Amino acid sequence: MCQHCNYGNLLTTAGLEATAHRLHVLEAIGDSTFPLSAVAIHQSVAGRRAINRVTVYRILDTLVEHGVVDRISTGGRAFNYGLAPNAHHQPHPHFYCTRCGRMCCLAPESLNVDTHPLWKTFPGRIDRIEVRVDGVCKNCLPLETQSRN
Amino acid sequence: MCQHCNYGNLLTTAGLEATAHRLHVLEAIGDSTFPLSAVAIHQSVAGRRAINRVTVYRILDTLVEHGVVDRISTGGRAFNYGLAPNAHHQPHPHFYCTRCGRMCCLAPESLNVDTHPLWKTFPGRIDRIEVRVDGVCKNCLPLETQSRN
DNA sequence: GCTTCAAATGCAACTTTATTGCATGACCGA
DNA sequence: TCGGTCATGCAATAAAGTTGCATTTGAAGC
Ligand SMILES: [Mn+2]
Ligand SMILES: [Mn+2]
Ligand SMILES: [Zn+2]
Ligand SMILES: [Zn+2]
Repeated sequence: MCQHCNYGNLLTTAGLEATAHRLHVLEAIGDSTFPLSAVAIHQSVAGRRAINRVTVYRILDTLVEHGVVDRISTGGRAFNYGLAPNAHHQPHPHFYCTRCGRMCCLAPESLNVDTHPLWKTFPGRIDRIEVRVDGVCKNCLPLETQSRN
Repeated sequence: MCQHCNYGNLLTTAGLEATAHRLHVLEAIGDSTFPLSAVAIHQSVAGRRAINRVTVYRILDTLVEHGVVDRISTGGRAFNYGLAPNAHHQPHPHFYCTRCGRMCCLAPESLNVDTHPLWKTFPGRIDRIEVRVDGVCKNCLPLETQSRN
C-alpha cells in the first residue's frame, strides 16, 4: 500500500461511497508500481474476492470521472489505470514497452514539457497533456537482439 | 493533395509496390488536415472504389511498419492515422477533443519537450515520444456550456 | 429492529475495433 | 505460358468495453 494514501479517504474525499469492491480496485491500482489494465485489475481483485468484470469496468469509470484514478493510454487498444496525481503523487510521463506491453512510470522531471506557447495560441480548452514514451524496456532489450522477428 | 508529397514516390521509396488501393489509402490520409480513423479511411476510399475493410487494416499496418504513416493514439479505443514525419512534415503533437472525438495537428513548436534528462537516465531503448493534448475544441466549446451532461 | 429506496452489483447480450485463416486474383519474370 | 509471390476478399474469431435489466445491499429514516 502506498505510504501516503489512505484509499478510503481518497474515495470519500472524492464524494464516493467506499464500498469493499471500490477499495479493492483502488488498492490494486495504488499498490502497483506501474499502471495496470482493466483485465489485470480484475484478475488481481478476483483473486481475493468474487467480482464481476463489468463491475470493475464501472468502478474504473467512476474513479476516473471523480479524478481518483487516471486513464493512461498505452499505444495499444486497451487502457491502463494508475493513481491520479494528488498531493503525494506528481504528474509524470509513462513508458510503454512495445515488446512486453508493460508500462512503467517515469520520474516527473525526466521530461520537461514547456506548454506556454500552446496555452497562448490554442483556441479550445485544454484539460490534460499526456506524454508517452514508447520503446523496449531493459528486460526485453536482450531478447530483442537474438530473436529477429 | 499535399503540395510536397508524391504519394507514389513515398510508397516506392519505402520499398512498397504502389498498388491502386495503397495509393487511395495514402491519399485519404495525406489529403486530410487531421488524423483519421481506420473506419473513416475505409469510408473515404470506399466512396470512390470498392475496397474491403480488412484490406484497409492491412494496408495501414504495412504503411505504419514501413514508416510512411504514423499510428496516433487518440485517448479513445481506436487509432488514428496521419502522414509520418518526413522532409516536408515535421513531427508535431496532436490535440484530441474529448467531446467530438476529432483530432487536430498542433504546430511543431507549440510544445517544447526537453528529452535530454530521459535519454541520459532511461535504461531501455526509446523509439518514440508521443504527446497528446486532450480537451474541448473551439467548435465544441459553445455546446459544452449549455448542455451540462 | 424494520422499512424503504437509491446506489451498487451481477449477468447476458451486444458493440466496436481489429485480427486470423484460407481462398482467390493480379502481376512480374523466366 | 507457367510459377510463384504478394495483394486482396470474405467469413469467422478475438479483445476490450458497454448496455439493459434484474437482483442485492446498505445507509437513512422511522
Ligand atoms: Mn504512473
Ligand atoms: Mn498531424
Ligand atoms: Zn518489455
Ligand atoms: Zn470537438
